[in-house]
Amino acid sequence: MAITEKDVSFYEARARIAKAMGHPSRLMILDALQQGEQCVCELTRLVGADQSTVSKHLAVLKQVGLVADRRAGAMIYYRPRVTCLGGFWNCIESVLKENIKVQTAALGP
Amino acid sequence: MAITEKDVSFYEARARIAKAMGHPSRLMILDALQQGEQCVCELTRLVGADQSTVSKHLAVLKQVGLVADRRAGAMIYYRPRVTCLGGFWNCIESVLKENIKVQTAALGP
DNA sequence: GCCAATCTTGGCATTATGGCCATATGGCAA
DNA sequence: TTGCCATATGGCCATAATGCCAAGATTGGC
Repeated sequence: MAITEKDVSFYEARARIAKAMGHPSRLMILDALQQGEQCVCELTRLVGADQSTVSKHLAVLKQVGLVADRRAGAMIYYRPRVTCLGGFWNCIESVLKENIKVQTAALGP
Repeated sequence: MAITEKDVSFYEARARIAKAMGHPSRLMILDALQQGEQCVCELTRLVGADQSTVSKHLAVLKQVGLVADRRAGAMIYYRPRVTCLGGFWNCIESVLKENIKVQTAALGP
């Protein structure tokens, strides 16, 4: 098998993860969880959406394994399960900052 | 400003990038471009969808800055603009492999 | 100019996603 | 049990994403 010849299901699995990251509220949640686990109520305040909406966002993140949860009494605490995101976004944003410069220069005076 | 208190538009910008990555065909394209730039025709063969569909996928990737293009005669060659993806997916997949073990163990005999 | 090859864009139908409301579920305490 | 709090789920609707076909662009060769 050639190096790039991977099964479609391989990319589908990756796409599910990228898709789970593809919403501002979910990225905000992932970022907040870097500070440590938080209950749904806190995350709901943070995001500023309906509690049921946040719950569904959390279900999406949990389903792909980006977060895990733990029940403590009536509350459920979510925590990150992956530490790859910070470095990834740093890398992406440093490159895209360059792109903006390039594009701006390309417009010319 | 607290560490986690970032503007919504900050997360929207990230979400656009993650969304662009959130499709198997686009991930397949990004992976293939690691080998070097390729024309739309090659990528179309690779993905196995209509050529116009692949063109739209490429437009999505280009719009968020993940790829860049170059015209050479009638053909247009795309190349990656970011080198963050390989390491990211390695990290993600090594963690999720662990998760699967955990989940499997949790099901029990 | 004209044609063929390559790629992009518009249009349209189908499907998926996001959000709220209303309603369930689970846990704790009286 | 009853009541209450914290979360999850189902239903519904508006919106966005996907994919193909058909129709425009752009380039190179004749």
